[in-house]
Amino acid sequence: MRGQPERPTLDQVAAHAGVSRATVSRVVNGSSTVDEALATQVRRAVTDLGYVPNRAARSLMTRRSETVALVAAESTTRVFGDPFFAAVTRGAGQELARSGLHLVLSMVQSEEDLERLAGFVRGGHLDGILVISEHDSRDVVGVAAGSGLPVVVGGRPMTPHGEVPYVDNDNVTGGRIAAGHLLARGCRRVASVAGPQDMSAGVDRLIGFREGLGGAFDPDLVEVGDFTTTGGAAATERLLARRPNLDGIVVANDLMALGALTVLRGRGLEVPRDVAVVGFDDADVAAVAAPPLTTVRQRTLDQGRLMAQYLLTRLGREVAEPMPELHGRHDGPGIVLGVELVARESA
Amino acid sequence: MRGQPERPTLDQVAAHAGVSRATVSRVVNGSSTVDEALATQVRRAVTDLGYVPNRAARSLMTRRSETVALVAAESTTRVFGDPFFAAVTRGAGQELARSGLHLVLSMVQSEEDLERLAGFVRGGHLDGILVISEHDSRDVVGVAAGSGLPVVVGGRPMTPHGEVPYVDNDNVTGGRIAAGHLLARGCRRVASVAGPQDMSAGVDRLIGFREGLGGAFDPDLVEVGDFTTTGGAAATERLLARRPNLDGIVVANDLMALGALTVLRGRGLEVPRDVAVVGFDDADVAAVAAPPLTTVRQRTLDQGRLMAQYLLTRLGREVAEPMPELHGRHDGPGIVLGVELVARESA
DNA sequence: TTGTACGCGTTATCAG
DNA sequence: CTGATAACGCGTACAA
Repeated sequence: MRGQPERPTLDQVAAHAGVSRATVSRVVNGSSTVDEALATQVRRAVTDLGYVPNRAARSLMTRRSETVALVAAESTTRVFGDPFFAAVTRGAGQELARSGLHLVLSMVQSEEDLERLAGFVRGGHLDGILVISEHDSRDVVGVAAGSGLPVVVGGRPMTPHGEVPYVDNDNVTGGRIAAGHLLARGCRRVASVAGPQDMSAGVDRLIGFREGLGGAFDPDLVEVGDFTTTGGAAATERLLARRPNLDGIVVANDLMALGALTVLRGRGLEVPRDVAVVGFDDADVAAVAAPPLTTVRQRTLDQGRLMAQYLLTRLGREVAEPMPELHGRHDGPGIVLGVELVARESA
Repeated sequence: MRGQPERPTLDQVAAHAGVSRATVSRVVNGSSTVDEALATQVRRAVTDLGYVPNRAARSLMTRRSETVALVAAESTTRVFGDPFFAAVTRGAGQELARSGLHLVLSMVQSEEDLERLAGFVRGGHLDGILVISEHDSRDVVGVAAGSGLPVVVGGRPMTPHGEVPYVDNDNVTGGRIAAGHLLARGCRRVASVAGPQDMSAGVDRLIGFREGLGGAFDPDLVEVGDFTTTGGAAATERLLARRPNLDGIVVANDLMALGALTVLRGRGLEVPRDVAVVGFDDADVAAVAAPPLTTVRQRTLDQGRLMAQYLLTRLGREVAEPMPELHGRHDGPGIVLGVELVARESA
């Protein structure tokens, strides 16, 4: 019903400045081959009339859309429960806005959504794609990579499509220092609540747990949860049924750790005196848990920023304030961000 | 650098089908005045060649962008700490995607961001604007409303600009039933931790507390927090310093209620035996708090959906599955969603 | 009902 | 370094 507000066209600016359209275009697009006197004259006309280029017309010519999609391949519940999504969105949006690119959100939760995405991509109004691949989203990455557009994935893809670049947190190291922290604290019988094994974050953190525990690692003391609080509670119940005297638990994310705390409290076990617990993520809830949760902090905001910067370079665009990790040496297509332990009271 | 993938143009489809461009256009856009034989012929050519309309060219003609912005006028911390933002985004995105509209995210946290938004709006590549106005964001709503584009605000705006339509939760009723719940439970000395008074949610919930407590309301037992956990803890400290024997607290959101629980526990007060606590939001953390938090649930996902539907109607577009609230009777420009008490252990 | 011809606002190409 | 002029892909009066 409503259309765009009226605004001056290139021709009107040209008329106002007494030059040709081409010259105005050159000035607007920062072409260096223009006389300084004319340039200022044009610039004045531009601010005078409040000229803003028509993106549709420009896009029609350049065949670029100045638009990037952020695709979240995840169920509503998980996307919502996890601050990960919001942080990455914010970081990427911030970085893209700085370069004048639009960010459109697309959540894929069903086969129908995937069809819609494919059509959208084929519609050709995307310059690049960011994928948050929290679990095995082969289809999404496949569709994205198959489009021929530059793609950057958040989190190591489970199934590599060619050499799709990605930005991940160092989940293995994180798992290792979490487990190591419990050992250093004197825990002897340490159990693990792992994340879903169809997600690289779940797989990699478990690898870290195993490495960190070394000889103390007991394959029988591993239970898999689904990254939700209730899932973490259930996994903890199963562990306690099998080893009532365990004295430490490494948990693959904070929400599941919260569930573990609830179960332990319910059994009259005191944390950390009887059982020490370490989470992962440093989600907001970690600090306000009872007791406050020792956890592994990851740089999710930076992850979003870096994904965007990575994509920008692949689009051949200049990055305003490149993060050091962007040009640092990294093997293959992946950039991995460091993590750190945040010691609180639970371990 | 990379452009759009190659795909057929209208002319190529026309040639393939042996008709004119105009006919193809009519079929694609669902014009009824076309012979059925030709129509199927065209449709076949379309699927044959995998034709997808060029959005830029179409936008250039129609002067519509098929794009809606969701503007969040909030600080990073608050946006992230609150599941509100994610839920509204998800709901709105879902509804807009169904109508083939794009959703672009824009977060305004500084004057500079506001300038960017203004330029973006003037750029003319938006058909409508959704604003999440968590606190007094007069500027954002002003910019949006001043653009001449249809605007729908999430949450009652603090300063009405003309008759800007909005979708809100029934914060007053929510506050009332929260307070009433404590009274019914037998609490006599009930304190309130209110939200920021530059946000309509903060103001309205306090009004509800006052109404719900009736004669038991004591203006001296009100402290204002900033919707964060630490803010809630500080407010609770102040209240306890003034009335050590209070036996109930209504808190304007769950994060602050978590802070209250921590303080109470630290003082050796048991919840709900010594002091009962009611929160607001039914955030994820409410269920896993110690003890699980009795709270007021609001329909944030529906709020996002309804905002989008409301905007769609104002854009003159058909809404696929309109929510009953969309066409229900409502005074003025606002639609208010109902809330409900979720009784858990804290009260 | 169908086809023709033009214009939307911009960038790219080529003379001058 | 500047200025005409031709596309880009689509919608739409207007004519047939």
